[in-house]
Amino acid sequence: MPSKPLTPFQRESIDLFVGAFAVLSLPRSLGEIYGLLYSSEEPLAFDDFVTRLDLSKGSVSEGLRLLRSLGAVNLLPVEGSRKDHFIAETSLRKLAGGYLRDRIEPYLRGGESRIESLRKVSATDPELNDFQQKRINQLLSWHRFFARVLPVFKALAGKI
Amino acid sequence: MPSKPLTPFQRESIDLFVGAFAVLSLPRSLGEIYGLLYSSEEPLAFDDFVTRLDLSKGSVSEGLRLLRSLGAVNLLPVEGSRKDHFIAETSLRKLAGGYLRDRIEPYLRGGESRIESLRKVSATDPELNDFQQKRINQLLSWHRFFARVLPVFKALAGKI
DNA sequence: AGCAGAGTTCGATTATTTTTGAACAATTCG
DNA sequence: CGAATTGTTCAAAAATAATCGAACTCTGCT
Repeated sequence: MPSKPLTPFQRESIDLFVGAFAVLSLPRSLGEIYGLLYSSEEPLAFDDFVTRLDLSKGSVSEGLRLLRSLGAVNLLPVEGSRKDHFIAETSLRKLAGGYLRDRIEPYLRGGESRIESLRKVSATDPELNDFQQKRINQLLSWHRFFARVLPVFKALAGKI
Repeated sequence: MPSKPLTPFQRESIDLFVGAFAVLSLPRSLGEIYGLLYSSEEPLAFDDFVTRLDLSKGSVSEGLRLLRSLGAVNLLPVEGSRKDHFIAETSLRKLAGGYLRDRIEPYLRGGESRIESLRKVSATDPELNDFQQKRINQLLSWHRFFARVLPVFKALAGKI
């Protein structure tokens, strides 16, 4: 039984973030946790998520860990309590930055070497080299594009 | 039995796109189909995907349909054949644009009304209005941010 | 019309991801 | 120290998503 029922504002916020997280293919429980935190003025303790969202301790533990690693949730020491308390990160730069850092950039960083190995195998097939060269060059230019645009995006997000 | 085995260049390309599609949480079969097409100079027929990638007709049918709806694959009439033939779309603007249009923008378009209903429920809870107002305003500014940045991103992608 | 080839549909199967829950630390308090 | 509280871990269950494949439709050909 949830000790403290969710307010309408909280329910709506949770809905909103569940949807937003779904756009990024992130699980519902993450959206619920972040949504509740975002719509709560006070820091929340571990147990609040379990009781008010009716999630298992395991889900909350994993969920908070992932959100913390994304930089979407911050641990906040609360004096007089030995429970962990959490608040939502609300800087768009940090939110977007964390997502990009953990989900997008790792693949992008590996991109050059993947294209390099394409070039290697292409060398063993002299017949199609012209076409293959075109493809490889295009992949390189796509890679450069993303490598340039991501920092710009982050910088813009920092202005919000 | 695959009639024509994949070249090393094709295998590497498929790997690359399977990974890239995975970043966007798109299924492996889509990455395989697009990767094979991207690395093939000639247009490919439906059956080529089935035999060379060892996928079921069902998967290929669904996969090509989704890729076409994303604008990542184009149908190409080949004279003298009544089979459908396909070529890869390689304009970054169209590729990125299609993804954004189908996956991101629909949620963004619904954003204003979701924020509006947040405002509505907030009105019924006068106590926390200050905090809630701050959150709502922030959500609005995030929404404006994305609504502005996406077109810029598309425009930049058009320059590649 | 009847047949063959080409592709689609969709219920069933398989694979993957998410969530649970119970056992297990770790820490604090009496 | 021993009990209680807090949170983590991870194997198993549940939920979800992807893939398959057989039946079907559609089109063109003879």
